[in-house]
Amino acid sequence: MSESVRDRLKEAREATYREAVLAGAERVFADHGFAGAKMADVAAAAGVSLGTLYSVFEGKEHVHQAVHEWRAQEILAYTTDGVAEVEDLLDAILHGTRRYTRFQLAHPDYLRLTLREAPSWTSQASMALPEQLDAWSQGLALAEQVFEGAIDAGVVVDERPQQHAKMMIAILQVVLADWVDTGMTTSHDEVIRRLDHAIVRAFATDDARQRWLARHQERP
Amino acid sequence: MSESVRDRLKEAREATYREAVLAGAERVFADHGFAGAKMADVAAAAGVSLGTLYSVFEGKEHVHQAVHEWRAQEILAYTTDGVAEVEDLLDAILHGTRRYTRFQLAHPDYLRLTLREAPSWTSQASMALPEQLDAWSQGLALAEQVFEGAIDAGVVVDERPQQHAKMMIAILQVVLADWVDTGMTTSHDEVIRRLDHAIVRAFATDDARQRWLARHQERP
Amino acid sequence: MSESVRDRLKEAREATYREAVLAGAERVFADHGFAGAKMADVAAAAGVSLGTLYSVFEGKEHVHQAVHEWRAQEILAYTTDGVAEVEDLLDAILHGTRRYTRFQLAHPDYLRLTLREAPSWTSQASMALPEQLDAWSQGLALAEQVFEGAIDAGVVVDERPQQHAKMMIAILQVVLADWVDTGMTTSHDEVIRRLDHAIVRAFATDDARQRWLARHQERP
Amino acid sequence: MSESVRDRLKEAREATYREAVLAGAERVFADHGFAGAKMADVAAAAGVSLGTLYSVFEGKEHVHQAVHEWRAQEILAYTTDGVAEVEDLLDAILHGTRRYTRFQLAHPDYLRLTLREAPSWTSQASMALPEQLDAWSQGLALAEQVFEGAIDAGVVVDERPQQHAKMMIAILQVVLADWVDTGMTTSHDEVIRRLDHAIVRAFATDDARQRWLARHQERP
DNA sequence: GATGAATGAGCCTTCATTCAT
DNA sequence: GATGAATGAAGGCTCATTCAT
Repeated sequence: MSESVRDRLKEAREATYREAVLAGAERVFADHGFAGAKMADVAAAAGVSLGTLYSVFEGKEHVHQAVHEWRAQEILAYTTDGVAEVEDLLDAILHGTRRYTRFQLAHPDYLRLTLREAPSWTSQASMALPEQLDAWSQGLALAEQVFEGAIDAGVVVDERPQQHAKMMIAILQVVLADWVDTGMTTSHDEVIRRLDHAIVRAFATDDARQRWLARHQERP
Repeated sequence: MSESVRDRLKEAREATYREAVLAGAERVFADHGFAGAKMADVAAAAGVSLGTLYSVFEGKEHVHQAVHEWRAQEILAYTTDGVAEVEDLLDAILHGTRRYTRFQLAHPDYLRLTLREAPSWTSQASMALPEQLDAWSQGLALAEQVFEGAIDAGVVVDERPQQHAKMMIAILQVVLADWVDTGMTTSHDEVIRRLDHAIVRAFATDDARQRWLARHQERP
Repeated sequence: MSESVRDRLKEAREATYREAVLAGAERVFADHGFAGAKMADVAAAAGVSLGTLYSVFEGKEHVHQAVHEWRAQEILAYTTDGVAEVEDLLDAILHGTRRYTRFQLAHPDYLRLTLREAPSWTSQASMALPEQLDAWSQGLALAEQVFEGAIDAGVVVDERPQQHAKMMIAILQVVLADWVDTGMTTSHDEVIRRLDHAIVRAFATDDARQRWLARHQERP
Repeated sequence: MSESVRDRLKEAREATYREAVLAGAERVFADHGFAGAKMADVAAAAGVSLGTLYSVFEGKEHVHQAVHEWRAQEILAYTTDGVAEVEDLLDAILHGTRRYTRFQLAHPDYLRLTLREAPSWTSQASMALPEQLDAWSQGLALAEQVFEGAIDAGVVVDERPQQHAKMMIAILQVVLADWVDTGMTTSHDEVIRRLDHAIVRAFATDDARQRWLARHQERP
């Protein structure tokens, strides 16, 4: 067997383990929080042994970090997908928040994890391993750029883009937390409707809001 | 020494220790989180020995609970103080959020603790010791009532009061987290200004916002 | 490796550890008493780590209880073995006390533990975990029954069987404690001889004693 | 005030404290055992402060030792009082065991302590502080002497006096433990009657027992 | 390479003892 | 001298991490 084939196999094996561990860890961290989660539980949830778990990740904190990296990459890609084709910048913001929300609604474990650890991830202080790629910060930066453009275009009220971005995160969390607290039974469309209104109220200028309401002709 | 004098002394001593421990614990919990905080560190931060710490509180969880009870009582009282005299219900909401924010700005350790543990306190599931007086729930309930009245009065948009209350918490957290993340250097008045606008945008009806802007004549 | 083989191995390992821990704990408890024994010492005496110790027993009290359950089962079985074949009821009592004594002489750690904790086991108040099988109580009850029959048969003096049983325990302890105090050097046969005489003197009616002495033709 | 008067006062004060502490400690040790007893409880039971307690005794073990010394002295004196006037040596033994028993019946805390710690005091191994005067050993030695004489006089069966002495202790414990276990309600006289019979059965030669029974004409 | 049994550092809590008042 | 508040060493137990099989 050639050297490169052996390497390819190893990579494939490691990738498979990584996926399994990340999914298991996501659920365990969501259930018990970081401190309450035991590595043995993570391994069991992933269906691998402790030895395998430690062969793929250096330690508990690395697993935790990796879960967030993984989902953050995914949700960033999902959220930004197709946003370039949206002309109106308010619609672009809504496009993103809708897709972000749909992703979360489809991944309840990650949603519970996000809600549980929200402050650790919205606040900058606790970015534990800054040398790693930080998809979350990328997403925030992107949102800031969009808000900047939207402010220039006059569709979003003039406030510091960074605060707008954080407020957007907060709104997303509130809407999603409410969905979790009320038993995860409310329909996805209704959640999206509430979200849209909250976003428009929070950021849109009067003009933009009027136009948006007219465009959507909801609650005449 | 008479019995009552001795008792008085004891009470005074215990109260002093309680205060010291609560303040120390607040900082340690803010720094390391509940799980990461060591009782020895709490004792050291409070300037007392472990034995003294345990003579005042039964255990780690009791200290944690007591910190929250203590500050929640204080902040609830501070937040609601004088709200009865405010006629306009939008102004009443702003009165409350302003006072809440000023309290947090004046107590950075509690602020960091609040931000770190926010989800545990905004979400319903984690109310650990329900038999104790729960000032936080009181505050939320109060906010819901105010929102209900404000919706009836037409100054706040028609949305479920519970979600409004959660949104309000989220906005407060965002504004305060931003202050912490930017080095705690922004002036309190500027923070309050941002807060006011965010609150008005998030909740006020068009009419109410116009009137509020006119009243304050900001950014003509 | 098949599931059942793995389970078998696990059981075997656990059983091995249980034995090692019980033997180690027996010695440590005999040396220092329950309160003075440290779990670290028990683990060391058993030749296992603390973690392994706790993987086999839930806690200190469980280890203690298990030591007593283990030996009490053994000694009860050993003591009562073959007693059914003895016709004369006085001989049956002697059969039991002899076998009990031989067991203790063969297990000096358990003997020292028994002597140290005697009152906890002879007195009724301290039966800590009544839901568990209590071999000691079984043994006492059995002894009472035998005494009852022996009284009816006229070979044991008429006194409350319960007190007879307790007296029997006391005599066993005295003889064994004397053996320990004199350096554990007296021959087992001599200890048995002393025991026989003490038992006969304490319980046998005159007639029964004469017959027993004649039967054994000791000290003409 | 003269030096000697001051000293006398000090001695008187210390003696008073000693008594109080010993009585309190006796009860606390009887209730919770040595390991379970807290020095704070001992001080409280004695009605003195911890400081005073430690001014009179060096530590927990010293208090424990002192309780036993104290009662052992008392019970030795009480037990041996008047024994010289008894002519018959079997009666002398009964005189001693009766007085010992009456003392114990009159001091239930000491009785419970004795029963709880019996093995520690009947066995030689655990004499913790051998440099102190050991009244218990004195009593045992005295009993051995009496048994020796009684064997020579032919009223007690020929067995090693040391074992006789230990058996006597065991019998006393059994009779007293039975009294405690049955609620401390049996009359003192009935306890003494049982004791007499047990002692006579355990030690007296046939002749001596016949004469004793005739002398007392019990159970015709 | 995979496993999970084994390890032991670390933390919460108690209570014997001390010492400032 | 008397007090009891204050101390901190010590021990039961957990769980992240390692390594023999």
